Amino acid sequence: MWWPQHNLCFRHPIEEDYSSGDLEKKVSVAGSSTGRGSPAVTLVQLPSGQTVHVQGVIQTPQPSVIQSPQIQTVQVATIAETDESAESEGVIDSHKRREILSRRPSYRKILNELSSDVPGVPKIEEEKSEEEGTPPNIAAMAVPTSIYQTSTGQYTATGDMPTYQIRAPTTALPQGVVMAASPGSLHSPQQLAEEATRKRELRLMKNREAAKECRRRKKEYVKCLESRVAVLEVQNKKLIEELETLKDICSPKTD
DNA sequence: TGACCGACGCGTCATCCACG
DNA sequence: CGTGGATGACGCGTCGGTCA
Repeated sequence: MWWPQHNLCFRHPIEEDYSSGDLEKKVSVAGSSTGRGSPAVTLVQLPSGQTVHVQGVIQTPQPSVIQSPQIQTVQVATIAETDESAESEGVIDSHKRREILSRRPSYRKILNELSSDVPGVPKIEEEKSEEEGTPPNIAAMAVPTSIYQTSTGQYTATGDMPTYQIRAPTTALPQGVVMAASPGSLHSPQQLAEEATRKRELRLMKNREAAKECRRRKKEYVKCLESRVAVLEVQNKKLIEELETLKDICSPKTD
């Protein structure tokens, strides 16, 4: 379970959608690390089947891979228990559930926090102009080249982590959405109603785009976590092997 | 072949939160 | 403090896989 907040502690039924077993099982590791001392190049296979060459080793001490640095885990778990008991009584309604489960920190925020802790985790960049190049601080992890095309812009991920570029909206509004008239020019209730409708349509349209973008970022975030898990698994395996080797060397010979 | 299921994407609403 | 962007929650439709 990847959820940044109540991972490992609690899974609410309504989160089933996002807890696809696929995500938890698809990451496989090729494990072709180079020898000791040399810069490790790790071949990691992502769920999509793509292989990722990961350079460098994440060395910063860190909590569990799937644990968020947020402290809310305990809080949410506690609340969740009351939630479950309430549910068993059949009292809880959707509104309550919303209140209880609402608001987790944004993926961008979480990822950026992770990246500040761990050099190997790239940041989800703020929206950039097309002219800007790839920032130097995201060169630690290689991700297959891909291009995301959204209605608001083209997202390119070339080599390293996805750095996405958003074109300035060339067409201000789609057909059917008319720019609002200035408030001073509104007179009749009908005009006011039309204005309200326009505003609503505009808001819905923007939210539609925002939701798409949010989902894209969410996927990116999950991919990033998967990559990180894969890297750490390789690392872990390597360390275990190293430990065994050292044990062999240090143990008194019996024969 | 139709029923069923899980995954996925989308649109919308509600809410949080940063910013001016 | 109002506003707008970000995002969780929810419901719905679609698609592909599986099974009787």
